[in-house]
Amino acid sequence: MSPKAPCSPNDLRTSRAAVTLCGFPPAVRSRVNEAGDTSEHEPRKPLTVAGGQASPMTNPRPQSRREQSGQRGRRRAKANDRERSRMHNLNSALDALRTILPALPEDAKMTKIETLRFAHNYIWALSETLRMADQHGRAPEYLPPVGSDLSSPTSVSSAEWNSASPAQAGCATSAVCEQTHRYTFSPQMKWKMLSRDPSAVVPVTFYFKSVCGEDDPKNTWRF
DNA sequence: TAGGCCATCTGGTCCT
DNA sequence: AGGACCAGATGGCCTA
Repeated sequence: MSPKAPCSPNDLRTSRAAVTLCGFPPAVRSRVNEAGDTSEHEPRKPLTVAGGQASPMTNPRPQSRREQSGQRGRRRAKANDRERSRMHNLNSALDALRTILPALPEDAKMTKIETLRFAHNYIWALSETLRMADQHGRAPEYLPPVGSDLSSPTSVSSAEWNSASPAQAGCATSAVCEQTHRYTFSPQMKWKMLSRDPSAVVPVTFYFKSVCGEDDPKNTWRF
């Protein structure tokens, strides 16, 4: 899915959200529900009345809207275009955010509020995981290899979701990370990530699974 | 059919 | 003055 309103350096007042997320890497994984879905933010046809395509008979509002004439009408139409563009930028930023959040392959696209809650809890869980790592006094070893990009998780097949536990992965406490950044992410974890309460996300269950060879110390770090 | 989610329009407010 | 931002209103689409 490509943003309909890409960030432009010339757009000095592009929506803050869009500007903030411009630096995000392109999506690494594909999501079933997003594949080929390019019409999602396709601008709708301009409406003759506010809020939809209902006939004037069903619209209780006066006919002032688009039918406003003269300079006032032109200003309003211009403002509507800007507002539409602003919302498209906001949606593009949300899309960018969705692409860096882990998701189950069969997942439906997260709604806006789910995306925000998920991101909030995801950041919290990552922070807690790092904090726990620090408590083990081995923080430097947990840093990702140079050039790696933890912000671009890839999706894994359904069969992999529950294929590993911290114990199975050989980590006594909480996490195993590796260079490809593929990790297990259970449906239960997803549910917790959507919780209003970030404490529902237990950082010790948020661990990374090595898939490119745990034997290679260059690619694997754990805590 | 009700409810959730969304896009759009709109007028008000604040900022540059 | 004009643009950005915001929240309310409205109707379309989809799903349980």
